[in-house]
Amino acid sequence: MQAILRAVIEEYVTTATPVGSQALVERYQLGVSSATVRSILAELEANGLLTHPHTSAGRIPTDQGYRFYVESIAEAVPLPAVEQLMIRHQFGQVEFASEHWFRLAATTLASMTRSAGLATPAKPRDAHIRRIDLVAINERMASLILVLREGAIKQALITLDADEPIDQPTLNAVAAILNERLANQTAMRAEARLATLRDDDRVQSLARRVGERVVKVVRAYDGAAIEEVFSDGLLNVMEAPEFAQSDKLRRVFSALENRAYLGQLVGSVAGAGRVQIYIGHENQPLDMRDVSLVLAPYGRPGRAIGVVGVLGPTRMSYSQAIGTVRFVSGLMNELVDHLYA
Amino acid sequence: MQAILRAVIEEYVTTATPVGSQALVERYQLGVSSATVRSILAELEANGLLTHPHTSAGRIPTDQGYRFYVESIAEAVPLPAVEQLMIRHQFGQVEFASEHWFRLAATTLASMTRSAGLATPAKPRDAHIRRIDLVAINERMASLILVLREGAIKQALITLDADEPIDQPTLNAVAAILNERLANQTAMRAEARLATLRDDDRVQSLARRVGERVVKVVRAYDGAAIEEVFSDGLLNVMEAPEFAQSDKLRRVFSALENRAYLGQLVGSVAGAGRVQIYIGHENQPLDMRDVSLVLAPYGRPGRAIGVVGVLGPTRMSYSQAIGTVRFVSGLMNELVDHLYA
DNA sequence: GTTAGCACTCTCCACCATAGAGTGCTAACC
DNA sequence: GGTTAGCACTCTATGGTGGAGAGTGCTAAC
Repeated sequence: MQAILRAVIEEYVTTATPVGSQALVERYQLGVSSATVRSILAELEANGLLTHPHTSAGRIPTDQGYRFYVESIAEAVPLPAVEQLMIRHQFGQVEFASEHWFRLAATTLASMTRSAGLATPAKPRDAHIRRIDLVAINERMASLILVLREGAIKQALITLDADEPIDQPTLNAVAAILNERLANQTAMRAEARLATLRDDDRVQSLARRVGERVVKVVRAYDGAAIEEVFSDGLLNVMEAPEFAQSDKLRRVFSALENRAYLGQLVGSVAGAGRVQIYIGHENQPLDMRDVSLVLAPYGRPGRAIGVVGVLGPTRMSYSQAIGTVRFVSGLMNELVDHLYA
Repeated sequence: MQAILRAVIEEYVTTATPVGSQALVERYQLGVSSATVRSILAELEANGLLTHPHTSAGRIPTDQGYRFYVESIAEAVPLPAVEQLMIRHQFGQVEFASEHWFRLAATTLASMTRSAGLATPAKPRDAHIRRIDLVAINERMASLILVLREGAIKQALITLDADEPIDQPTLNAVAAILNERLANQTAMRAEARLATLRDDDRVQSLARRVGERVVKVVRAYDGAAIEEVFSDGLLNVMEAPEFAQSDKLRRVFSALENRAYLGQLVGSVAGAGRVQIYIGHENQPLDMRDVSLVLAPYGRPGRAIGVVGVLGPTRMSYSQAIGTVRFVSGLMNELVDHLYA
């Protein structure tokens, strides 16, 4: 029974055509005849794990079938050692900056699984201010550059309606005050420290105003969901035969553009702590009904967390995908550890 | 003759079906009968401006036909005042940071022209170092943050194989030296100034090593082609009926992924100084043969230049596209001027 | 519980006929 | 000479038909 479901799924995953009882007995050592297989297939269909495109066609797995498969039957296939080595090598080659790692992760996942690879940068929970810089643009505007201890850099334009025009030396003084008081602080503590600034001194009053903006930027960053999802290899997915009709193809594409939903998924994966799988109709958005996602978090819970994973047709090799995603997330763990140690 | 070509193109652009002589006399005041139109159509076809999908079908423009049209017949249709106002309003709304402008430009172009909108950030010619920051990551690694006067921020990881472990105070001292010597310098001048650093002093020697890296990063940035092309609204293009077959659809998609070629085009547009149009087969890459681009530079020649434009099917409304692209590039000009004034 | 046999159903493909759109050509017209 | 009406011709698109083939579900026997 499970053996047959497994055989159907694995056959369908490779051939992409509905699989009949005959093909099963020919290609798998099931030890029974096609007639027996047929009755079992009928049973699996009654349980909602398989369907029929039409009467005289073979069976294809339903989303429920895949769900049962990944939970009870499939074992993660670990990535072959050779490829593990190759990937490690690639990560070693790349410019040693976390900015590049998550992109490389997506690219790697894409080429290893022949699906679309997804990855987000590692995002800290409560960011710490590292350094504040102010650069004059003109007499009333300045560029605020905010470096966070966790590696992210935020930039904002500030308009200062001061009575007198602002020059760079003033800005430097303001920045010095802010750096002294806010360095290594979270948004909350930074806010408290701003309260001690006096309003009757021009520079201090400017510093307070800029400081409030800084806190706002940090807060926005803390509060923001992981929004930046980098993807690569969408073309792999588009080549799958199930997307031969152009409307389905369009749907896949708009699925990947659906950053809102991806962001939401990424959020729950980050919370879950291990590989999560979302299959076809389990995704609410209609665009997503034809695709599955295999996602895993990486990083250090409570400090910085990101997500890597793949997006492919529901007919994907889940065992392989899980193994590969698991490996890449582990690798990213190591890298983050190395960086934050 | 030109009136007929114009009618064919404008009709085809709106209907997306081959246009016959009868349809032309019905819908356009040409003052002649369908028979006359037919003979003119035959002539236009002999000149290579029109084709036939098959004998009993109407005419469709060739890429040459479009080329002739945009050069000799079409006038740019300026964007209606209402929409100009709306767009200005949107640009006013957005967080006042150039980072967001070019994305908004792409989005705006996409929705206005119902094609894919493209935009690159404004890239300076010879970047000036504004500020250098060093943040310790661990005993051997530091994060280099480099703020350029032109607004860009570059980040790199540095590994310092110093004899003794590196701490943040040391890095601060190094950064102070570098800021003092390199601020407001271009890569070339910065390099010269580094030469005066002495090797026998530990901090100065570190500063020299970091400084060399800084110069390298700035050089890389100066030398890089405009590489970051942001695009939006690809879905608009994918909905065009000419991309109903999924292989064509895939090609459009991979066209937009073809960053190398886009970068190259962007480069020549930046040099050209005005709206440039690339129609279908005029693009070398096969992926690009079904699409046209209307691109325009923005910014200040010699200081900072970026590109905005649209990518759509060859069957696009060039007049409208040119008008819209021209308006948006003009708007971006104003914004850049305002910022760099 | 398993199996062989068989009728049945449905898709896929090739083939064909027809309607319709649009052309090119010719001969007449101003 | 340019323009026009008329007409035969060509090609596509559409829809219907009829096997061939795949695969099922059922039944009866083991």
